[in-house]
Amino acid sequence: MGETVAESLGRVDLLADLAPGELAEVERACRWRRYATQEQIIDRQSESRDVCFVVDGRVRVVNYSVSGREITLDDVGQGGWFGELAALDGQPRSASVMALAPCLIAALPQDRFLDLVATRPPIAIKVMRHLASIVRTSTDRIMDLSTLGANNRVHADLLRQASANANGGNVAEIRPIPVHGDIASRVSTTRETVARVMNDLARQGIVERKKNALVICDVGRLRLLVEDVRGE
Amino acid sequence: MGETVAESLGRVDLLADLAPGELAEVERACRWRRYATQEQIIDRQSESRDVCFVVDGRVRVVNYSVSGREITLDDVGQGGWFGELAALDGQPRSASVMALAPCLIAALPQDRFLDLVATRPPIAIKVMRHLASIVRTSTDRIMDLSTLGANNRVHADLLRQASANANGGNVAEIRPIPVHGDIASRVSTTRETVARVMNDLARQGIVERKKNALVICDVGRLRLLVEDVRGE
DNA sequence: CACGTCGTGTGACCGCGGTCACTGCGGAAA
DNA sequence: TTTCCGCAGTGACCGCGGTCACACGACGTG
Repeated sequence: MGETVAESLGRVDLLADLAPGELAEVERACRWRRYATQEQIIDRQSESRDVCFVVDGRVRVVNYSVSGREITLDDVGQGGWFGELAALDGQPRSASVMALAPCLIAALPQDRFLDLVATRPPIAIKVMRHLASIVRTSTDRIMDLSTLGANNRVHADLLRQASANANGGNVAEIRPIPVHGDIASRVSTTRETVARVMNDLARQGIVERKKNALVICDVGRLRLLVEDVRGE
Repeated sequence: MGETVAESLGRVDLLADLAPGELAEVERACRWRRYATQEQIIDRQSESRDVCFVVDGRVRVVNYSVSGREITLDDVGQGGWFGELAALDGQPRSASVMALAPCLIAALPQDRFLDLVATRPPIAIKVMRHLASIVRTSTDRIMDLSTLGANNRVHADLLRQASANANGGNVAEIRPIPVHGDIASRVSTTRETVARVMNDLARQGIVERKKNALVICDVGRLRLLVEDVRGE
């Protein structure tokens, strides 16, 4: 508890191949700040333009419908970054960002960031690849929302989680146990629907809820559920 | 009819600030090809990695659910480009692309493209900005799909079209008249729903169907329809 | 002209899933 | 222990909108 993490950008992938001296200079150019769990880091529509590095902790990129419904767009952990959109195009922020855990964030001013991408091709490439991966997951999600029903979207989300923790086998463990509301906000449905789907799956012996982990007993069957209905 | 367009990349925004000699070299590096209306230019999941420039014509980026349902992701016209994702990250193509009209397409091999973005910062910046704009529209669409009902999504789409042709006033014209099925595929609903919505709007005097243009008589009322329900 | 094609308009049906309103449980704080 | 409070589970209701099945008008072609 209370361990403070060093204010260093060494763990940030994007800056990995800067020379030590240059890295130090970037560190000095950043505004450093800690955030408590649940604290707002960026407000959608606000006018800041910095690029933020997650030196410690974990953050969530979200958006809210006016009715309060929360839509999770992405989670980013240690060594990741966010906020490039506004820095690149000068538009207001496209989404809000909040801390999922106590965080140490380094905010690099827009002009310094633009300088980096303009003078360091490897960094520019990394930014482009990162954006490309965001586009890919976004279009996947658009496809899911357009063609899958709510409960199949839950299946698909579980499958993604399972594949991420894939030990290769037909069994996977997801820990910590995801909170139903979180899944719901990722796949745009309700807490209740997620609960019903989870119980169906449990009854069919596809998942099992252990003390501190959710076990996918039969990844294959789960995959079938998703692929079968992905279009009929 | 039958007018052939010169095989020149002069109109492509991305390459605008290359020196004439360099541009000519890029032109030589491209595989040039014409496509007929409806012809497939890229197949989702295929293994090509070129970046394609739309020298003439217009193309549509689409995806199909296994049930045949067609989801429009984007349209790109003269001077635009597509296919950067696969070139950047080496993954299979994330979507299909088809010609909306007779097209002249220049396909630049992946390594030449990567060379360009690595050695020409202005080009790299343009690519990043382009990706950023795709991400922005994608997350907007995810929000629409998650929080709006089908008919409000149609309203939102009409509003976007109207704003694009905005003469500033409260009246806008969309021409040519959009085909209902096209709108449906952009906002992920059915032809029938679009037809019903359009008639509702016509009855309320918000839109009017002229001979060769769709007239939005009251952009303000339309905007209210969208914003009111954008969260209740 | 007749005919086919393509886009549009509309009614009827009905199932998915969002909403509401509870109950029940487990863990942390008091 | 008792008190909370956040999370999970479940039934009942019902409306949005997808699907199917038509009919109609416009336009181009043999």
